[in-house]
Amino acid sequence: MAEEKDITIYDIARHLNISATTVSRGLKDHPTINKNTRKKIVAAARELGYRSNTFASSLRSKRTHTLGVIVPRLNSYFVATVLAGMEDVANRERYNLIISHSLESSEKEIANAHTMFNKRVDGLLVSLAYDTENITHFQPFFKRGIPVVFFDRIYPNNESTSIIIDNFKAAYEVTKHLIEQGCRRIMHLSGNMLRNVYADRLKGYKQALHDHKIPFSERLLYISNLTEESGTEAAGHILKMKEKPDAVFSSNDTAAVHCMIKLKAAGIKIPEDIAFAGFNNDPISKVVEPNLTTVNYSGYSVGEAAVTSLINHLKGISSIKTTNKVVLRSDLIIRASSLKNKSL
Amino acid sequence: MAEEKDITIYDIARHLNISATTVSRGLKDHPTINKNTRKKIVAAARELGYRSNTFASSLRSKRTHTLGVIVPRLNSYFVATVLAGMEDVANRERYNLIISHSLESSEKEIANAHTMFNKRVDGLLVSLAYDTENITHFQPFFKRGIPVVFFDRIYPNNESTSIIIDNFKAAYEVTKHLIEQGCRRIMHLSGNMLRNVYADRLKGYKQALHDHKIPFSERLLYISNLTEESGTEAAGHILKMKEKPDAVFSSNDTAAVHCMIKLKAAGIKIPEDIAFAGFNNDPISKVVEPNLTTVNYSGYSVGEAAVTSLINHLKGISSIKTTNKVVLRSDLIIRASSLKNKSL
DNA sequence: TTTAAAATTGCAACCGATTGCAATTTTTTT
DNA sequence: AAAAAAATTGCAATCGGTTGCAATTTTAAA
Repeated sequence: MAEEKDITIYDIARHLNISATTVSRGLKDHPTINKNTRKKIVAAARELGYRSNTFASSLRSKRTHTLGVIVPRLNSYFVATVLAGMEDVANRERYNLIISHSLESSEKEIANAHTMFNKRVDGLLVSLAYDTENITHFQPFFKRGIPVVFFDRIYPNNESTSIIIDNFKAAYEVTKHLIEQGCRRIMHLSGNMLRNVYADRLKGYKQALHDHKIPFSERLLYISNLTEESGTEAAGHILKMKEKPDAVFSSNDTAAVHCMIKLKAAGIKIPEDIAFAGFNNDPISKVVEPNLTTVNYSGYSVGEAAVTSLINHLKGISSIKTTNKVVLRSDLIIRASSLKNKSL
Repeated sequence: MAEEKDITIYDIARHLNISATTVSRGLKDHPTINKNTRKKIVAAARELGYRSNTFASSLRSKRTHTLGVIVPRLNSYFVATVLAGMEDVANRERYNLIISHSLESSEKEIANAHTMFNKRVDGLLVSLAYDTENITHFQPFFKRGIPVVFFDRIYPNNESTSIIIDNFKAAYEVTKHLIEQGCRRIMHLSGNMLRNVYADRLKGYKQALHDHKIPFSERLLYISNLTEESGTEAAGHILKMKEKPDAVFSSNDTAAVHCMIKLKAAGIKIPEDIAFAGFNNDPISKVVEPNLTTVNYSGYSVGEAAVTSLINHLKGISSIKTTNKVVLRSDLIIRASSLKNKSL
């Protein structure tokens, strides 16, 4: 039988014949409260079925114990794993998450940022939308000293903390691998250069070509938004090329997979005619045939690192200045789609 | 240049030389406020950069304008689409969403319910975890009259509103389709019978068999949690059967796809040796070869319907008693994995 | 046993919006 | 022009914790 009326600290205070102040402090880990008193308070709270009123608390303390999260999209395996990692750490630290998605649109991202600001989150976690050009919409947070942590899709040269992987290195390795398989005309499917992930991967790709004395050609660079449709369109484009590539390195698995499907339907053999590599290790990379070579990195770790870093800022353990970039590891996963010499 | 200090209704009141009460009412759509005054108030609010303090508001009004969402998992395409639908409606109605996932564990679901209760959400949206046996953890909500809407994974015979599809009918049609393709030994991969979705689909499957005079066999029923691993294990199981099935109808696409992959690797031809059908129309169903026949239903609509229904309750437009079940449409999508006679 | 220092506890103001009820102003009716 | 009805506006209490500072109690030092 649950109580119909809400129990407040005043009820507990009356019950124990002490002041509400002491109850309030006893319920937290306030250092000046006698441990015996604290024990009684906690016991009484449980007994009476007390639940703290976060509004009263937030109103006075101006802290919400809530973190805002803005992701480009929810329906992506990578994002979902990131969120899982965030949730776990936040939960452990008794923070709550408010999640919103920009649907890859800068406009909606701006609206989300406003909402988060109005919700007075204690901190913000952001992975930028596809076409976001600047971060003036986070200015209100910066002004107020509300920490903002960027992850994966970060904003370059920003004061805020960033959680990323070494996209340059990962892309370099993918490209190097394809070259070692004997590929020379490696096409690269990339995204908007505004986004560090795509820009850095392109640089890694170019560097690998350069280091192996393969000239970079604009014709082998196909920029799109890397959706399913773009993958299919890229395939259409390839089919029309007179000098076809002998490999495709896509900056995500979705585009890679749908490009493969269309090419296969057109009779092209993978990897014999065209080798393939993607990025993200999405579940579909293990379903497509042949299985897709890709870069794996743990979304879960990204989420964990982002929230941990943010909460540390809030706790004052680390200042925004000290840690301002966390680089997580990534691994090249070689699968059949890029193995020209099957002997391996 | 953003203001450093927060503007309150008192600042607006002083600025316009009226009372805070009037400002408060003017900012809402309170009927007793002169429209001219209201206009001035809104203008001043904008000019001064006012943002409402939801804590003060919630503290007094005891309404949070926040809806809690508990889903089994975030990293599922279906769930992500549901959330997108929810977000859109909630946003339009100026409600906020707090999302959490149970990771298919009843224990975590209970913890989440507690959190939501303590966060004092105005309403709750729930899709049950894999092994939840009862809903006593939602009792506090029922007691307080906080509306709870179940979607997809609902709790049978419950007073709350439920948003579902006709799982029985959908499964019936899948099974009927397989039978029409000439299959007679149709294996069914199912999940925990506690969940309506699996129980109802099993019933539809059985009914279709019965209507076509095919006896149901326990041996052709494989119950698991329908993960990738379960799909693979199911394949292992099938490979060991002396009398193999000539079709597999899986209650989700994930298990179906991974079952197919393992069977294909073992040399079994799909659909010639074994036809396949799944459920959910997950993106992987269009990647696997052959493409998977499946049941499509709009997660987006489920999300929309759930939030709409919940908000209507909150607005008092509909009582919990009136609408208590919304059944959305679903469609059988026939693809190559189940087409024995390619002529179609 | 005093006195000083440290540990506990409580007072009272405060956070910012909401709301019942009374007061005032405006409009309508007589 | 006076009275009654309707429309607006404001007073003041309230929601439930939090916190600076003072007061009281306990413990340690002299």
